[in-house]
Amino acid sequence: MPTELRPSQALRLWQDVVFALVRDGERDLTLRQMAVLLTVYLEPPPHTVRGLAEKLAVTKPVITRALDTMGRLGLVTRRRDDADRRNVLVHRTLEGALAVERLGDMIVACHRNLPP
Amino acid sequence: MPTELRPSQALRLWQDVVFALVRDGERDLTLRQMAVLLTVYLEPPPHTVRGLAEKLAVTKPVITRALDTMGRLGLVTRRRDDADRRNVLVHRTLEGALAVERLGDMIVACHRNLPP
DNA sequence: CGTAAATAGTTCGGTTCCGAAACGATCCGG
DNA sequence: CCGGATCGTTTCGGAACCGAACTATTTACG
Repeated sequence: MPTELRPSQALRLWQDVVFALVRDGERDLTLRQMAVLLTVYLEPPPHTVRGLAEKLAVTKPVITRALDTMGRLGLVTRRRDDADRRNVLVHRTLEGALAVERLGDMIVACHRNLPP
Repeated sequence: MPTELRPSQALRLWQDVVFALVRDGERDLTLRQMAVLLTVYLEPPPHTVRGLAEKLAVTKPVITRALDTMGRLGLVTRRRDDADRRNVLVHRTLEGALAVERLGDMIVACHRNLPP
């Protein structure tokens, strides 16, 4: 575990990251959409609409629409589960993995530039 | 400066914070609104609409609307600048300061719970 | 079988947000 | 004093998002 982070440093880090996301003005992902993206890429599969909705405590249409948007951006794909054809499994994409990786690097960079 | 943060830890931290904001988030602030809030509370005053718009690289109506929303939530107040009555100065509120403080504590808590 | 449960998606009305342009108020230089 | 510049807000049409309710498909099980 890294050394303790002071609240002022935490806020500065959060501000820097939010700032970079707003300024680079990339496709403006909602906090909810970002939560879905990170869950898909950081938690072990499989990921279903139902499971994501429960985990985030939001309704199913929220997940469906988030997946629509992210699918349009090429960040995830959907495929029906052959074992239980009611389910839809969310799969990662190369582009999505790269986007998440860039986000991680950006957070690290902001963290490294924190004042002492 | 804290010790180095690995990308996987950075992403986990970001996920945890976003997750907490989404779940507890009755007040669903946009990334842009959060950037405005943090700028007002972390950068030295005075804060004008024009200055915030330039800093965030967004249009002025975005700032006006963000201030509308945050004003409704009691997170900031607006007051005309007596020195130059074209300007509107954004002021902090007790409630806003508490909200930012809670956010900082929450980030620290997420950071503390990071796996090694 | 056949009915009930589960799952994802869609529809509906309403709210919020967006950028561009227009607007009103205010300052400033000549 | 006044015409131009500056500043914040409002307006406008369009887009995205929301929750609740509903639909369609598939599975579970009596």
